[in-house]
Amino acid sequence: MKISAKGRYALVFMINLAKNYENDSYISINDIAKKENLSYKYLEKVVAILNKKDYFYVNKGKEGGYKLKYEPKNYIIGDILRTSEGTLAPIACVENTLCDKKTNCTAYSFWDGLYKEINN
Amino acid sequence: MKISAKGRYALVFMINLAKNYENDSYISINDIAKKENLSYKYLEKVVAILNKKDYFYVNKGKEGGYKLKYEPKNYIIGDILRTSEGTLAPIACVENTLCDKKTNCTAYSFWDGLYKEINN
DNA sequence: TGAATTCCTACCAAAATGGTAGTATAATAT
DNA sequence: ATATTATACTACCATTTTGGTAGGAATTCA
Repeated sequence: MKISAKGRYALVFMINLAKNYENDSYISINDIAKKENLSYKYLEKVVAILNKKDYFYVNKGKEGGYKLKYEPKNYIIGDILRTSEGTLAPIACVENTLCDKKTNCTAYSFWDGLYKEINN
Repeated sequence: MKISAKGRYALVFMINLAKNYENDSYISINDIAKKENLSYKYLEKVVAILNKKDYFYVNKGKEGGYKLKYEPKNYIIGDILRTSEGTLAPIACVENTLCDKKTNCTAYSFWDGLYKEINN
């Protein structure tokens, strides 16, 4: 029940983009990795996951890198974590409909409440 | 960021003890495993972890098993999860004092807030 | 054209997860 | 007493996840 390095990398990366939002420039993975003392190669991987979403502009080559697409306030931390970590649902039954014991499952109401709490 | 089977086993087990609180009897791991369709051996392991805490009375032998020690309302779900899963802290810096970047860490305030939320 | 950068694939060691198996020990119903 | 039922404990194990590393291809710009 921890947020893993993956989620941490994702959030730190996004925060760096957010900080750079006012400047009209691109930041490279390398810059952020060095500044935040993260593994460049692993950050590269995490960014690849984030890149499936409509989060930022990308530019290859010199002076290239990443730039936030929208105003920082439009980004939801839970969404970034969900994207990088896979899901925030504590257990399967909350997110999908596979578990048909929902109505009489003693634990369900708790999981469901926690899930909502985390999402908020 | 999921609660693993370990935490789920722990909570389901405790809920079963709670349900049996009024009856002055012991329930065995086997009974609960069968009823809830859990792996007996794995549940045994999880209960061993819970048993380090002052949660229940234990009785070996025939008619033995586990019985809640206090009224159900005295048990805190977060505590049960913490015991079984290890920690609920999203990342290390919130729980211990190892990270000295706290004050100027951009992510810290978020982690800290989420941590408090989960604990509540 | 050369340097910087993303993109993509493959590989890998270590840890965690979710079990299983077997045996020793204790308590109780009969 | 003893057979039965239960916990307690130790060891093992396959699979998945985690947290990386390595290397090269493609792209862009100064």
